[in-house]
Amino acid sequence: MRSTRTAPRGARPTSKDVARAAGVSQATVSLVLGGKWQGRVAERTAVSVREAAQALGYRPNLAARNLRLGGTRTALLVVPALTNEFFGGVYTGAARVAAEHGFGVVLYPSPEGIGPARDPFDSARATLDGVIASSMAAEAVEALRGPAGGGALPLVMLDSAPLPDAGELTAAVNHDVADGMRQVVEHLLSLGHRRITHVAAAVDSWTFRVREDAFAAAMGAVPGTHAASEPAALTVMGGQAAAERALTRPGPRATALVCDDDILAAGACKAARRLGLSVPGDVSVTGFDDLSLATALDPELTTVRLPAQELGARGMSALLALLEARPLDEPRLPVHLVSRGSTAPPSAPAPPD
Amino acid sequence: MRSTRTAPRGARPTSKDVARAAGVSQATVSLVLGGKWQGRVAERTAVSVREAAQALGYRPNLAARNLRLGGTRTALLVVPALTNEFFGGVYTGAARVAAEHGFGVVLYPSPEGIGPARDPFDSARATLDGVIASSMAAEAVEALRGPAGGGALPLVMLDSAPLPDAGELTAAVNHDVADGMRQVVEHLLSLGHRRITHVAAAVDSWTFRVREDAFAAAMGAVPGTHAASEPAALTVMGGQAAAERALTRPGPRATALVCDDDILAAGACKAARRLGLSVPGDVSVTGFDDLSLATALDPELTTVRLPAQELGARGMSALLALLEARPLDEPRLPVHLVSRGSTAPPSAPAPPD
DNA sequence: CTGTTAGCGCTTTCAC
DNA sequence: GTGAAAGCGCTAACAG
Repeated sequence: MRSTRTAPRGARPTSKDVARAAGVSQATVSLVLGGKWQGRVAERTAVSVREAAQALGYRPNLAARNLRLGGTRTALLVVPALTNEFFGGVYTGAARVAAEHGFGVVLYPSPEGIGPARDPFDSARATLDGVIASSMAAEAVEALRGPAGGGALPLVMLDSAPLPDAGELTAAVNHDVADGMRQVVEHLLSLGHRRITHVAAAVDSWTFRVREDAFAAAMGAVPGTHAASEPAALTVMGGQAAAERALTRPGPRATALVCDDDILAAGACKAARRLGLSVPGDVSVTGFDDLSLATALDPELTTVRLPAQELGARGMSALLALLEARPLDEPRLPVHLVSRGSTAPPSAPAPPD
Repeated sequence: MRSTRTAPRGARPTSKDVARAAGVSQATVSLVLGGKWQGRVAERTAVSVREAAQALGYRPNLAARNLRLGGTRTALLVVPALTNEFFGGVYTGAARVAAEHGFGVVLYPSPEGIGPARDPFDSARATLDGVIASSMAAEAVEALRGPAGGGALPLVMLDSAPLPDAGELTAAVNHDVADGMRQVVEHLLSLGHRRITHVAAAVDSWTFRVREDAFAAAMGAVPGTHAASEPAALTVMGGQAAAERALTRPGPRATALVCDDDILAAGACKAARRLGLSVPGDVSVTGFDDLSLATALDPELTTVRLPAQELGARGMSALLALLEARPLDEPRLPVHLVSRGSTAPPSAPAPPD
């Protein structure tokens, strides 16, 4: 019973301690614990090594392993904010795929929102094998890769404009938000709406520019429709203020409000109700994202579901493909409309132009 | 111009490469870049080292640094889910304090919710200096520290029951949720409510047990009041179902619903409205947390604001204190009621007992 | 003031 | 089938 001698009591046991306890060499321990002992180490030896490791509560020192291996099997996921459950989904999806390949994911919520991000190497405190950036501005992400000269990291952009100087080490995966917007407009048109205002998030990012364009295109394609746009800060209050402006504007009132985000839609519903208008009786409202907020509201929101987990999963797959120099699969994810209580036919037929 | 020889083109430059480029030794590079060269290295030399590092795009290899230093200046923050913006606040607060002390924070969303967590060492892929666990069950967190024998990590529990076997390496920081619940009940009582139902989250965790007890105590202290309790799954639908049960129960109806969470309160509002009851005209509703959801609803929610960032910040401070063997400050954070539109005096005076 | 040296804990040839 | 030894990139003693 001299096993107390194996480690200087209180310190973390090392593989050397395990080796001593099991009466073998450090190399054998590494082989066994690394699972590469097929036909190199005797079964009996392997068992005793595992027992010793167990008894000592041995955990490999990852810093040492990473140093030796020259990689960390870790990806950094950069997101603009944690206040939105959408990014929780992205993380979950990415982490799942990563785990299947023995990778880990470290989350880095950029302190600057979607703007320029601080150096993640100072924050994540790990050496990284690659970066996944979700819903970030292209410029913001440039800094993340480090000076382009000295070993730039593989980068996957999610829900963003493709990088201007996309090299071989870059990939992009996006939701088909343009199609989502098209589905919203078609839904509203088929309900009979002709006068529709787009409550547009006043945020300069790819995803919102695409929504703007898709809205204009879908409305423009149908004669006899009236499209308008109202910018809104990306908050409940911002949506409320914008919807109020849209609904009190002189001239015939819009019968439907298409909002760039569920948050904005929540504000729009409040505005409508405060103006004595009922949703969806007097005005229909749609959102985007399908966060849990969409069903917390009353009436529940008709909205476009963006599969966040799927996006994260595909992002991680793309990063793995990049690392292994494999070809990438189709980077556009289909989305679909979820029809709920906040949309209905307009109360009166739209007046002829 | 033979500077191209400094690194084997394509590979990450090391401190050795920088040393060669600057014509000094590796040690000097380390000193200069580590900021510890005061009076040890000549100004001229320091400048040329920095220039060389810049030119090569040199980044220190963190794995090597960590290995050498035996620590990573990194804390792991374990949270039950990313779907709740509360934890975003906790992270932000913790990260801010960490940064002020040269620490980083890595987020680990436990895949099992508040239940037992998987080994974070396999996921975060970093060696860690300590763990902060927010709103996790005590048992769930035990596994995180690794086998208690082999070098247990310092641990700070946030928003949780104190650990049974709290050693010197453990601390706890909590919101004063009991006081928050007391404030809710007092608010309702002073409005004239006497028949109040607690819509209680059916989750076995410290924070909800405290709310239950505080509600019962606050109601029990005032004669002539009627307290009831209705368990609810922690979702909008769960809250809706529970509120519906509470409001359709035979006998005099409760005039106020005290919900354990804003999510539950959202469901309660839906239930009331579906029963033809107005909020707050016929029934008052309160929440807990003050998430952005609270102001997205209409009417806005009277709720208890829990300062999440402050909690995270204090948690990180506590961890730092633990690491430096310093004494800890008061671990209970004050909370306060935010009165909004979802509460009002009951429409008819409560019937005498 | 600057260089040499040792070693953090691990994996991986290469001998035996 | 197992052990000895080298070395990943960095920092901190200690010499010069």
